[in-house]
Amino acid sequence: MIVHIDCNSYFASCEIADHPELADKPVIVSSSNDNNGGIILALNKPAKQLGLKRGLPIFQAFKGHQPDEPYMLNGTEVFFFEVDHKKYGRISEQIMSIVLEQEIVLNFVQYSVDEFFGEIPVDDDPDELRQYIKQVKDLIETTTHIPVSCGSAATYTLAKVATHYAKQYSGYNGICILPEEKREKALQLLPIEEVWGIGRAFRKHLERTNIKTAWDFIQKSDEYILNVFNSTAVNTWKELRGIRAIELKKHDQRQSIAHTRTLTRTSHDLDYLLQQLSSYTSAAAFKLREQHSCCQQLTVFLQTNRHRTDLPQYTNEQTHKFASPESDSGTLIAAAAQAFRTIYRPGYEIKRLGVILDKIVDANTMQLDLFEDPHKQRLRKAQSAVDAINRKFDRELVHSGSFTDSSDHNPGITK
DNA sequence: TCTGGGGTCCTAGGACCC
DNA sequence: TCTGGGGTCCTAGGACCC
Repeated sequence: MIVHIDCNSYFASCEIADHPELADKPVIVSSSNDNNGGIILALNKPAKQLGLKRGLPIFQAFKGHQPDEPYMLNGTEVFFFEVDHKKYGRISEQIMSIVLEQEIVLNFVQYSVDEFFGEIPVDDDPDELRQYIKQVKDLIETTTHIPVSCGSAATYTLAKVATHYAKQYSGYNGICILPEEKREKALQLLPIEEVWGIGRAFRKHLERTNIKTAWDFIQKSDEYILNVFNSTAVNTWKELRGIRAIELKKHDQRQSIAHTRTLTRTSHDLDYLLQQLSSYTSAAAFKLREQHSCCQQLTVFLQTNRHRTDLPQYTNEQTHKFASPESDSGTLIAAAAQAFRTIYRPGYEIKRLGVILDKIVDANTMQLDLFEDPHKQRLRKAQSAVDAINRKFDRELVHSGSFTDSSDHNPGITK
């Protein structure tokens, strides 16, 4: 049986784990603390009960909030945390390692920062299965203080369905096992849009054909499904019928690395934008080197504020392909800056920009270039030294120079 | 005034080949 | 100038996920 483990209100739970006294108080995690400019990314149950929702902009949720004042709603204080992805990543790794150590779950893989899948070699004994899952769940919760919900079924998609019910009904105590005999009822009660893999576009199509529940969907014949849908939907259809059709690949290296930000204030100043871009590129390049990779492609993009319909809108992107795989910050920053200049247009207020590193290859298996520039070799050594310092201090103490001078297209590591 | 930041996979169609 | 009938590989963009 497949088991799916999903952390409850993950970001909020991570903050509460650090501040246990807030367990019963409303807690929200926001994308940014700057000028109330963020949105709610995660919230615990007491915060939901106040009517707050994921995705709600802070300035709308707390109208008239002043800096340095507590966040209040209907006379209740809401405890506010700025998102801390590093922290959540660390806790996630901790969960990964304690479950692996336990050796109850086989083929245990991390699906996202707060979700895991694995297999438990028990087929026909729900009680035994439940005991195993409870053991894993208890271990995670006592060690990390992060509450989790678990679902188990014959396929990945059905296991996610089970977790959905584990969260929905408190009577399950966070564990829902969905054996074959309960599948029909579970799918009849499940709106199609709740199914993993069915997004907005599919949903519209399915509604036109009067498919409202997961059960309606799997009543369609395989002939119909194969003709009308692509392989993703066909796999979902199979999995809901109890046939394994999805394989989760283990990626030890990311295939793309992005660093993008929404600016607190818009800007049309090329120098300022390049300076931001340079720091994003540097961060992305560091991640790239940390996973011992090089990239063969870099894309930069910029966007105006799409919410400001009164202002002229502009969005564009540019991709640079490297002749050979690269990971040096200076090289990547130079390429990013050059690409950015080709899409930058004066007069537009830029709200969002970023860089994406793509076509990633392993640094160790890269072909050795016999004629590599000695300058490049020195650069690589310097880069390693810089990384070691920054790793030690857990922040960018030393970084590559940014482009404020348009004549400078080939910076080394400055300071 | 203030609206996130990442990822993966699939596929149609273009470029190129014989 | 006109002309067939295949292949493969690559890529941008869409759809989905958290």
